Order: sequence, then C-alpha cells, then structure tokens
Amino acid sequence: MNQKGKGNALGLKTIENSILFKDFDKESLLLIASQFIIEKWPAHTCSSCYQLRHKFHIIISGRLKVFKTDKRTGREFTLFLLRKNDFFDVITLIEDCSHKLYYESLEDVKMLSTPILIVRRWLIKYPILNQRLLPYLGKQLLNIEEYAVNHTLLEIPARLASLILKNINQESKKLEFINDLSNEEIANLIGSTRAVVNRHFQEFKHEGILKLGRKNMEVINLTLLIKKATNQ
Amino acid sequence: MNQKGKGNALGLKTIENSILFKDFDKESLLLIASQFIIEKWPAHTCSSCYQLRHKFHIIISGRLKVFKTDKRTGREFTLFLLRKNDFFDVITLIEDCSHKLYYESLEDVKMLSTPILIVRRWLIKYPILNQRLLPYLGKQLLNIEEYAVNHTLLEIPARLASLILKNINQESKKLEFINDLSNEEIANLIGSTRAVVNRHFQEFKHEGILKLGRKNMEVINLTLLIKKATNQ
DNA sequence: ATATTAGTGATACTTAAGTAGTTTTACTTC
DNA sequence: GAAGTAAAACTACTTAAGTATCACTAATAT
Repeated sequence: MNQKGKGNALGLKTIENSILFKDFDKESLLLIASQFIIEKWPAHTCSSCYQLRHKFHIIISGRLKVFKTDKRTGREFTLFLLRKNDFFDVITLIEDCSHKLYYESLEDVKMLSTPILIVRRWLIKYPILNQRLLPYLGKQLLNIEEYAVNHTLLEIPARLASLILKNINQESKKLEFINDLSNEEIANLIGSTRAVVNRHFQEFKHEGILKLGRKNMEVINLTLLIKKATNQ
Repeated sequence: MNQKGKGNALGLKTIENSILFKDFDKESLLLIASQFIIEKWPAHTCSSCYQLRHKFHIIISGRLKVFKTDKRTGREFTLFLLRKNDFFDVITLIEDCSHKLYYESLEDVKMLSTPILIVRRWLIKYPILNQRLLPYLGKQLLNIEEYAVNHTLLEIPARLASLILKNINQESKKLEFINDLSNEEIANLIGSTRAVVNRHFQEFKHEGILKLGRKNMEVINLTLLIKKATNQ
C-alpha cells in the first residue's frame, strides 16, 4: 500500500499546488515533500479514524468518502467527499479530539501521507500555515452548516435538487463529480435511504428534469431543477 | 445601544480572559481593549448579518441566538447559542462570504464590538491570533457536525435527550443554560417544532425522566435519559 | 453460455413528524 | 381580584419518509 522514493516528483508537484504550501521557497518545498510518502488505496478500501489518527494526508487523485455510521440501524452518512488537493484530518491536527469517522475510497485513490507530529512541527516552524488552514476550515464549516440547515428546513426532493445543482459545472453546465454514484451513495450524501432517493429520482425523470442511467445521471431541465431546489 | 469610555475596565477584563488574547503583554492588551466599544442589546433584539457584516463582537454577558430562517414555512433553526467569551462572526473575519444568519438576544446582552478591519489588522500584527482561532473554529465545526449527524441518524426523542445531556453540569449534575428556554426555543435547537417537542416532553415526564415547569426543566432520572439518547 | 452480483424500478405498508386547532395553566398587569 | 396574555398540554388529522420485499436488468465472473 505504501511507496517511497520514485514518487517524489509527483509528491513535490502536489505539495506545490496545495493551498497550504503555495508560494513556499523551493528549498522548503523539497524538505516538506521529502517527508511525505505516497500511499495507494485500491477502490473500496475502508479505514477508521483510529487507524489514521496519527497521520495527515493530501489527496493526489481519486475520491474519498468521509462518513459516520449508526451501528443500530446500519445507516451511513457521508460528511465529505474529498478529492484532489483536499487534506485530512484537519481536526486531529488542531487538537486531540475524538472524531469517530470512517474513510472509504470510491475508486483507486492516491495520496501523500506523513505523521501528524511532523505537520504539527511545521505549524510552529512556518506560522503562515495556521493562516492557510483557517479558510479551509471555514469552508468546511460552511459546508456542514449548509447541510444541517438543508436537512432541517428542506424536504428530500429539495435536498436532492440542491445536491445536484451544487455539482453542476458552471461552464459546461454538465453534472459532474457525483454523476456516476449509485442511488445508495447519493442517499448517504443527503442523509436518506436508497429507496427514498430512487422514488424521487423517478419523479424527476417523469417530470423531464433528469435522464437516468446505470450509475449515470444527466440534467435535462435546469430551470425545473432550480424550482425543485427552492420548493417552486 | 452603544457606550464608550467608562466601560474600559470591563472591556479589558473580557479581553484578558478571551482565549484570543490570553497571555498578551499588558501594553498590547490595553491597546486592543481601547479599540473596542461596549454594546448593549436589550432582550429580544434581533439583527441580521448584513447589519453586522463589518463588525466583530465578543460577548460579555447574556445569551445570543444565531439562527437561520425559512421564509416559506417560517421555521427557525438555531445554529449556535453564544455565551460569555464567545465571539462572532469568525467566518466573516476569515473571508468575505455570504453567511445569511440572524442574531437575537435571549435576554439583555452586553458585548464588546470593533470593526472587522481592525481585527484583520491584528491578525497580521499578532500572527499567534491565527493559531488561537483554529481550535475555536474546530470546535464549532465539531458542534455543527454532531448536529448534522444527530439529525440524520437519530429521531427526535434521542435528539432531545442528547441536547439535555449536553447541558448537564458535570459537577452539580443539574441541567443549566437551556433549562429556562421555552419549548419553542428548544425545538429550534434540535430542528423541530414546538408541538412535537412538547409531545415528547410529556412522554419524558410520564416516564419519570423530567420534571417540567413553566420555562423550567429538571432532570429526575439521568439513567433513563441516557438510554433515550442512545435509543435504549 | 450460464451463474452471480450490484444496481435500479416499483409496490405496499408503517410510523414518526409535522400541522392545526382548542383547552388549560400560570404568570403579569392593572 | 379580575383581566389579559403567553406558555404549555392535549387532540385529531395529514403526509412524507422509512422499511420491507420483489422483480428486472446490466455488468461481471466462472
């Protein structure tokens, strides 16, 4: 699962592009990159936060689901879908807290990893890192906040429509990033169940809003979709 | 509503005790305190984020509700209940984002306030402030995250029980901070409605878990309450 | 070519939450 | 002490979400 040495070119490129280390001088970048190793998770690798507690990761490629589960009902709830250039877990970096999360790769995922302790040392050595972390954490906060609000004030069709809208590429107007997920994974993203999500997808289809395929979705009528998201 | 000058002793004390400025040297503390003015909000003062966009506040006393509303249904959703030493809004401090929130004082609230621009300058002048903000933001993230997860995986009785448990003083074992809220405000805290909350409160009462009064609650059976919170 | 599996589509049923409305209680004010 | 008011308690009803189950189909493996 782990790899060292030859991945350094890729590692350096990722470090350079990370919002954390952007604009660092070449020397520091090389030093930082040398402390990371490349980790490869095959599709559907699952890991708990306990196993990862002492490690910090930056994703190079592939999607990583961050989720919680309810043992009693077996239901799953996806908090974040991490992608290229995202890092985790920031919370454990800041303080030792119990953050009972699970991680699962949706496809083959490549990432950089280094011990948390090393990153903590960098936070002292390079104070600007604290400043760089703030907007990232702020965005996460807004994301979760939006989720909580939607969940409280909107019904499933509106939440479903909002999720789709959020993943439409501004230029191409095409749905991406979540368009190839199963109904089950979509349900986890909005905090519902597969059957319910499918029920509303059928409705969307009959209303001419979506075109549905196997692990594939396309938006046909954007105007109607926006109406759905805002309850007409 | 605003006051200057004579509040400086109180202001300085608040600044000293804030996790932001703790351990700053006397001179800096005085300088910082001098930039704040004391603001008093009578009970039930309501304010939108637009009015407060350019100001940063530290609460001295009283509770302040931070909430969102759904114009369509009129339902309200409380994100945070701020108290002494809390500050707001941190997000607008970090970046200019649309954070459509409302604020309402539950009782008379006293707070310090200063323009956001001044705090932004401090963030540059005192880099340690960035480091101090991180754990605060992290805690907020965990709070909202817990809310979102509870909302997805738990039913109302369990959410209600969790809310109560969270506000039991570890030493005195007494319910505090939310014990004097109306059913309506409790409902806003767990993302439900007054009638539903009351229904479950009656159940709790009949099961001997709670003693209910007018704007007053007491926990009678803690063991049963914990069972409720975890679905037996 | 056949078996297996994962994902989707569809039906019927249960239930908790939301909604509306009324009654009762307790506190406040005059 | 009476009147007025706001919170709480209660009742009846509606509905969306969850659950269970089965049938169907495309993709993959044997």
